[in-house]
Amino acid sequence: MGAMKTTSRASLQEPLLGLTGYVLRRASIATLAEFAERLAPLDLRPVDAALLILLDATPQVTHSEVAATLGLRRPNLVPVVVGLQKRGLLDRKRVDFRSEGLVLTQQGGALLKKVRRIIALHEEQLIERVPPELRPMVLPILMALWGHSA
Amino acid sequence: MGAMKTTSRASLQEPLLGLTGYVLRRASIATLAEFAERLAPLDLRPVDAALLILLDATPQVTHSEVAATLGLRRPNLVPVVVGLQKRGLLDRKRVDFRSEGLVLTQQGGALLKKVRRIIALHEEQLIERVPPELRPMVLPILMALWGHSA
DNA sequence: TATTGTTATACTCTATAACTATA
DNA sequence: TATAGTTATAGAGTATAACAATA
Repeated sequence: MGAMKTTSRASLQEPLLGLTGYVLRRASIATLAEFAERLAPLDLRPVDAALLILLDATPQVTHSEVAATLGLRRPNLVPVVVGLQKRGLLDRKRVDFRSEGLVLTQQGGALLKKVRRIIALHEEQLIERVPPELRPMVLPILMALWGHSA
Repeated sequence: MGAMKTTSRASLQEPLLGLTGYVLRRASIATLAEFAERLAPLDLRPVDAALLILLDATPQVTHSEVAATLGLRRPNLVPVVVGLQKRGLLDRKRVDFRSEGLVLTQQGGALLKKVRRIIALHEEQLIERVPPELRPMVLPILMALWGHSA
């Protein structure tokens, strides 16, 4: 114990801490890891949680719509949907002859409740790190950096 | 042309756009992709640029220090260093018998100048998306979300 | 011709275990 | 024993091309 830390040189990363892009990425990586850890007990990943929320908000949403909304490529969405379907959390309903809508099952709805509690906790933990007077600016700033119109 | 977009359902992702964690991640992904695109003409990735900047700010920095600073695992840093060394951008100088410091070569310093210009442009582009009155809060908010003390 | 869901596949990034050599 | 650098390798996540079915 009390091992000598040779990694003790101070202010090593100063030149990067002033860069918005760098700090944005580090913040994203750190908070996503925390979120994933909170979701792990439900055997869900962040992408699964996002899909469940999307399905609940927009029943009968199609693969293509989900992929476009979440910024995923269609091929990469397939195993996500298959995985959740195998667990009985979502179901497919044919919309027309070439596309099918995804809907939450009752079981999926039940799990979603737990997911929402975890998300609420996570969001609370995030915002609490920010000084109170800056909190109203968090989402507007992130949306702006994203370049998202709405 | 004018193909019917079936992905036209409005406000599909509303439930996610209110989540700090989600928007943080989307913003990070989007801006990192832009940065990578700007760096590509120099045949560098974001991690290469970060390493060059770190080496310039802290000559003789060791592998372990770099890895800890940039949030990388030591094994994953090896090919990064090897790649830049093969291109003559950095060199190794033995510090003691078991660790070696990394230093920029003259060629590395020359390339770093171009990197700095790209970073400046990128940072400018990022901050310009944010309404002027919110700009001073960007870095403090991101640092807070990261949970970074300084 | 264009779109939806899909398969196969490859590439990048990240993670772990374990080795060596030094102390 | 503990640390620095390394090797090998495995696992995510993400990317493209191309197919069948349908319009």
